[in-house]
Amino acid sequence: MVSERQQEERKLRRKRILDGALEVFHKSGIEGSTMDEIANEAGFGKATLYYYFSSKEEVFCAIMEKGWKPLWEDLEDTIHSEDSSNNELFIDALCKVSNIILKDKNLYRFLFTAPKAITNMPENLQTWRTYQNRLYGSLRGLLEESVTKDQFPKTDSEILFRAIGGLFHGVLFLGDNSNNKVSREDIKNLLNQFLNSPKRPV
Amino acid sequence: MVSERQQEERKLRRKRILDGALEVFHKSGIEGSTMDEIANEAGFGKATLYYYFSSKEEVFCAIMEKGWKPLWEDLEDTIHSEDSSNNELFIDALCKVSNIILKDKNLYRFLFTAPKAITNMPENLQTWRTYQNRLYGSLRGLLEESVTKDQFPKTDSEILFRAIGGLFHGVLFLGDNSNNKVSREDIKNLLNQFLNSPKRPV
DNA sequence: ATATATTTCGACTAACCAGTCGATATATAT
DNA sequence: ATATATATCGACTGGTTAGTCGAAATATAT
Repeated sequence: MVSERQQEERKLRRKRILDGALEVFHKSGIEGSTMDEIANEAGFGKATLYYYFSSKEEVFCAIMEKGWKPLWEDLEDTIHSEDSSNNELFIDALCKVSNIILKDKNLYRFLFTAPKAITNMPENLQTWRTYQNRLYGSLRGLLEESVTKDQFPKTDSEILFRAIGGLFHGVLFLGDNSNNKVSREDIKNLLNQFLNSPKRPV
Repeated sequence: MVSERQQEERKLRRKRILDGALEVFHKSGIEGSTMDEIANEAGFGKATLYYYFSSKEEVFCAIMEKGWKPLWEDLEDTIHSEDSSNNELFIDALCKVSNIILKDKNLYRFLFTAPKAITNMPENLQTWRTYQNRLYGSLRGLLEESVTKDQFPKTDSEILFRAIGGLFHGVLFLGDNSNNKVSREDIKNLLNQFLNSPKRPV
């Protein structure tokens, strides 16, 4: 007995709470944030938070999932389009990820810096970890294949991968220019800055 | 009326507490750690902790200082030896930092990942921030000078700097090989992996 | 208009934990 | 041996906060 509209309003309220939580988490750190603060930021009483989420952990995990899931799902599509070389695929993937990240900088700044030792986090809430692992795994796979095929100069892919992680952090967040799109060319240029290109230009 | 020996024993106890705290911080996160846990890990009662340190924040800051101070002080020496080009200085600096880090991996893994939003931290305890800022500032200065002098290929030094930060994380910590020394050659090779060297080999 | 379902919230509770206190033990000095 | 300084700790306190409860407000259906 819940109308379409009611469903949507609920979703909107959940989103409002999540936005507030992100704001507060960012301001005070996860452990330093209280449910009262979050509720206040979102414009509700604390008890109402518990009407929409059953625990602080669930709020946290909902935020994580909101970020990691679309990242993986978009990448998955890219990977399954087989009409280009692995080299190109890798560029495409980095490009896709970059652009999603740019659309919600606050969320992803949190995602990339927050998920350290979180204690008492029940397994069943951590579905986001699946998406995270898949994303990293796929990127790494793509890269390692490319390296063995000499499409990229041979370098320890572990090192390179970390550098790329650094790129996401550094370029996309702390770079000054606002919310322009990232083109495949941009990514290529970035990679060129970091790589010798002996065999074939990237 | 405190003998040399007593002083040393005190220092040893302080160190023991700091080691315990590092262990616990690592295991449970900073906010998740209790003074009881730390005391227990170090083999003391909680009240004894407060005989040696006046607050949890002080324990945290003592750990930070223990890491950042020697890093800066060693680098300072390197910088003030004027008998080599900036290029060489930069390599020397990275090398020095790497080797200090390798000597206490646990400490530096914590240092490089922990210092996010720490709330309620009184200014007067945060002397370590001075060392941290000086270290980063000097490295950046060295790098930027080198870039303008074309000793390094011209690339956005912000990006490069972040990549180097990534290197410290990735290579020194998550790399598998144990506690060998890092030579200047190692560093050069690493940098070569990341940079075109059009003008002059690094 | 009335009954039922959904949403909101202030006040309460139970647990947790940083930091204190006073007492006790142990070492050092004379 | 006695007095003094150093070191240790268990038990307590006061403040904080995640999560609950029951009541009230509001919307929806008949």
